[in-house]
Amino acid sequence: MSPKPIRKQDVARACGVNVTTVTLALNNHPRVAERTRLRIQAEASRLGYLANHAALQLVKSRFGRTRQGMDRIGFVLLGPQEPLRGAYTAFMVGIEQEVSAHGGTLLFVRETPARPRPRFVELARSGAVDGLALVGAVDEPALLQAQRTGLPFVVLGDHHGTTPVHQVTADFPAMGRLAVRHLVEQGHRRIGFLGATMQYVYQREIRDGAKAALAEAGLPVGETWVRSHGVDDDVITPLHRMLALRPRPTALILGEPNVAAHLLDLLKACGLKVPADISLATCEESDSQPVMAGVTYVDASMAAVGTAGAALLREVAGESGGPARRVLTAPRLVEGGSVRKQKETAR
Amino acid sequence: MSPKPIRKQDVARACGVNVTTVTLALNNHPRVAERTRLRIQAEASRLGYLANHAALQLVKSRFGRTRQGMDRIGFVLLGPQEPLRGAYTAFMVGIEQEVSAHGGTLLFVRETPARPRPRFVELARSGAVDGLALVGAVDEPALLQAQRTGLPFVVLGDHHGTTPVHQVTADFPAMGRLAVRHLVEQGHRRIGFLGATMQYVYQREIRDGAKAALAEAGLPVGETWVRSHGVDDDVITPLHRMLALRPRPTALILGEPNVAAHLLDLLKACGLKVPADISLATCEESDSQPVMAGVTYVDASMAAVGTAGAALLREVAGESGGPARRVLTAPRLVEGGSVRKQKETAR
DNA sequence: CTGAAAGCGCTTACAG
DNA sequence: CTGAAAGCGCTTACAG
Repeated sequence: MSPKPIRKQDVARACGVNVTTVTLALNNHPRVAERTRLRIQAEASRLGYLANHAALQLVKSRFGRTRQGMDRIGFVLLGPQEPLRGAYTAFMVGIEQEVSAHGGTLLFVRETPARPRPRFVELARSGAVDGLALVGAVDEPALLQAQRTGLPFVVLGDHHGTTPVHQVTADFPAMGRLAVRHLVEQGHRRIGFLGATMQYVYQREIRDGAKAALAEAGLPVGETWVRSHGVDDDVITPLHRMLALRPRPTALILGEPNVAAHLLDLLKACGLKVPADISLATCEESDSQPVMAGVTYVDASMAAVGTAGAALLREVAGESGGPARRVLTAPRLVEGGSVRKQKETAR
Repeated sequence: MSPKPIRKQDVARACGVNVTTVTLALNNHPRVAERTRLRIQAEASRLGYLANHAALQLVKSRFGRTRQGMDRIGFVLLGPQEPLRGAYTAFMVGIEQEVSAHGGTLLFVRETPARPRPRFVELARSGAVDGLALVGAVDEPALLQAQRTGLPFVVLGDHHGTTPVHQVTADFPAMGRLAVRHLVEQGHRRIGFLGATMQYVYQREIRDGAKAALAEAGLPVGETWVRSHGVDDDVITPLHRMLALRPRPTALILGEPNVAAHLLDLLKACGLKVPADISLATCEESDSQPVMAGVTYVDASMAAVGTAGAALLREVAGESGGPARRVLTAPRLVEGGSVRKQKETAR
């Protein structure tokens, strides 16, 4: 059943050389003659040789860092206070892509509070990971524990700590700005912003980015034009208030991902067509939502955050004690061919 | 910065014994004297000793299976055709919980098609994992490749292969059945079922379970009472058709998770109160949706599927070549205190 | 240009 | 009841 794995020794024997030579040949070490190297590499590939990870790791503890720096990354999901937003899955998909492209692997750890010693600390101490990506309800104790592992680590998304740490997050203010600027460019002057509960940092950041851009364009940013709703409520009320304005807004920005379909229904129920009667720009996390026809959207890829996180981890692993870096991934504008040119109407 | 890890040698020195004795003491081997054992265990815990995983794994290849069987499980997400349903995250959370409770770790691998050799096969061959959990777009080639690794593996959720394999999935037909039977028990006789797109197996299974239970109760199961909608459509049309029936249905079953809030809005827009005017039972994946007041729901925990998957993996690891097992996790009924007793009305 | 040796941290035979 | 030895698969000094 279980096929016996090919060892370096097997490759060496097949080539009539020593294991040392095989090691060096596979690493393209210049000391091995070209012909020998090619022969060994061909044979290794033919036999399907794969390095035994445990052995690699073990020798690493003898000779310090070998060339493979960031081989195993621990993806640490801190919870469970935080709801399981789809963004976490997207972070993971993104980081895994980068890690596996470099021949590495992602370990997933979900941390529940009130453990004597967190799993990720154990993983770090047992030498199972080379770096950490912290996600979810990241607080100050978690940051300090991560720091104490001595391993390089980054935070993906928001955190609530005070220690300066390496962090990658989507540029949420830029999402609000981008939505506004695009609509303004299309000629819109009556632009309403609909946010959700404002309980999360990203919600406030999107809103504040939008407000800044509205102000910059000389448009109103008061409660009349920028609305949100309570945790137990729905977008219905703020929407109806917004639509009650006379003259009506020509464009709406939806500041919350995943609810555009719902909003479209509600607009339809009000007898409004998008984009004929009103333009709609929605802030989305691309990884969780397909494009909707008739809607322009501002897209933040959470997978991109993960990928950038892995890259940052690789960079900071080289340094020792540099300043904490904060990387923001830029949003992307995806025109749904929907936003009506308002040049004529505005004249 | 990086605290030097404690080795078994350190513990041995601190106790004035040999490493062999430490090993056996920590494994509660009877050959070590009780007093010695307790002293060693205390000291190991005090120093914060943690076994070096790489070394453990390396010796394992010498002596065959050591006592720790299912230490590292590879969570393989096959895609990307399949959308990233929240269920995958929940699977992972559930399996990680079981695995970490046994001192193990989960490796996450996302498999994109058209790779010369899948990552999970490489992981298996490099000895990085002891078992595999396959998730997502699991097809026949994937099953065959998994089989060829020689490692125990299970599929979480649906798959499209023909090879009989170990599988864990939520009992979706039971969800539909449970919803119907509960409503019937409450005295309802005019029960409508609203499904979504029916493009996924689980959607059809929930529907068919509901139909079977409706038929069993002597209620109609034709298109009038069991409705779904197209991929580009919405639940609005089927809902309105359902509500146009005279006399009106007294209860609705929503066969799709995560859209109950939307449905409630639509009912409100029709001037109907839940549960005063109409009862609502909705099929949910608990991990992605909070309870809504006024709604009874049938809850399938995807995390429970993950947990059951890990447990099954542990079981089948012992056997060799037994019959393929299919484990279904049962749904749970969560009464929202909402479903109106219809006994009087039905009389 | 190539090979034999040492040793990473551990566990299980094998001697006392 | 305990310790010294062998060796898992590998890499990097160290000799040829």
